[in-house]
Amino acid sequence: MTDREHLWLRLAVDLVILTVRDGQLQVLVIERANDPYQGRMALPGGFLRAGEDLRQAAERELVEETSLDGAVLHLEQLATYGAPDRDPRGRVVSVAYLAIAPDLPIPTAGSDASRACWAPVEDVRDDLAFDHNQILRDAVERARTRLEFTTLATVFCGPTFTVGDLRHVYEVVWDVTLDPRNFSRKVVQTPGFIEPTGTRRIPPTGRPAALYRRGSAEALHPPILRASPGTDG
Amino acid sequence: MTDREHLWLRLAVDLVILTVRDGQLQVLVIERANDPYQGRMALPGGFLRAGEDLRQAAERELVEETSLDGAVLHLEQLATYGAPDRDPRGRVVSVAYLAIAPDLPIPTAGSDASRACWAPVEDVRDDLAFDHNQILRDAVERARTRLEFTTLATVFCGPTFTVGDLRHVYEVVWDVTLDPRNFSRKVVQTPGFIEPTGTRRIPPTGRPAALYRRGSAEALHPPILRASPGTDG
DNA sequence: CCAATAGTGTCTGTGAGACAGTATCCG
DNA sequence: CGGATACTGTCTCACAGACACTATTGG
Repeated sequence: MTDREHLWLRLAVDLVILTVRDGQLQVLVIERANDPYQGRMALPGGFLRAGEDLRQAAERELVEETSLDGAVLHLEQLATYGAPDRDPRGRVVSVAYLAIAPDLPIPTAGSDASRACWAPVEDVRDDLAFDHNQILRDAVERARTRLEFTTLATVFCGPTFTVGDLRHVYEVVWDVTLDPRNFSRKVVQTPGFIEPTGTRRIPPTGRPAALYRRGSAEALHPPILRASPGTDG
Repeated sequence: MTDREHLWLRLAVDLVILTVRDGQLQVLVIERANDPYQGRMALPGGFLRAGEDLRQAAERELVEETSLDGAVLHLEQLATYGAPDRDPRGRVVSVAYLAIAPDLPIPTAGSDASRACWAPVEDVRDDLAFDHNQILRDAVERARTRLEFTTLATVFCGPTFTVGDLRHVYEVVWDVTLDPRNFSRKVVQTPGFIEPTGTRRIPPTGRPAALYRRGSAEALHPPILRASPGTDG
């Protein structure tokens, strides 16, 4: 019964990589090639290795799956999931990380045999393996909250972007429509949120928009609060 | 080298139990009786057991250390700490939980040989074993944020409390002074925050104050935002 | 009466939301 | 010129903070 006091287990690190593509919030998923849940969609992840920090493991998985530099991207710990029966192979506790990426040209330059692809969150939110549906739900809610209180929305965009691009991120992630004029005033007035680059982008139609880059601020004071506290299933 | 792919480790669950006592934010700490960091202060915790969920383990530790029912108290997962060298005994990853308790008469009715006691956060914030200083910092910051956006402050109080008691919680946790009149209006007007019991409490001096119990709401709309974004080390 | 705490009413500045109006591109 | 998008100005309402004032106890 010393086993009760000293349970040995394996620790997995799973990734929820979110982006905004084609006007939708999308998540990077893989199709499982092996044993449990074979053929099912799942979040990318892997086991923690010796000598590795949790964040290091998350960054390593991120590179393996998307060829993205985890040290540059936004990457934050989400939560840890440890229900005894969450993995049929045995006791596996999973630390989930939330990553935010701009719209990448091709997601899967990975080396793994498993195919990786972007999928709209709405399309896969109930079809993932393990307890990944719950993890994805928690990740989306975290991202929505981060948009309220931090400058995270700029990470969804590329290195330079217009105020309209930034507004588009908010509208897609929150699933709302925002007044472009009020949003512009709000964002420009918030110190450290965005910095003008001096250049402009000429759209197919309409007046050219000023291009910005992300500012130095991390937190938003005051925050951009959502009107309704998100009551969508 | 299969060891690199399948690292086995032990998972600990550590608790940050906060309360407001004697006008200070205090945390429950134990004095370590055994091997690493013997005699040093540390957060209470223990290893995950077979068949146990993470939250179950946290509730079990909570009962062992404080004889409090973890199912009733506020208990939320804080974060997971997994630096390779965080525990001299070997690879141990720790899932930290944040618990909020009202001012208890005696903290240590626990069975463990280790002595448990309340200590002001300020007094122990740099003297804890392992990486518990960092965990404590994160926990306090989480609690401060929770007070802004949830009705968590009522959990610091007993089953019934006055508006002044509730204000006292905010003032101690945030380390600020609040206008009693504005605070009262704000709290009473927020639907679901507090419910009148119809009874009153007679203080040593002054007008009797109405007693309330916690309301049904969990989230605060709108939130009670701190003025300054906490720049204390 | 005074001291002390509880609670109400009022003013003011700030910011969000609504929306008219102006600016600048393409065709 | 019209169509479309970017951006500015103005109004209104709600709320946070400051603070005068009233209410209710004990001594």
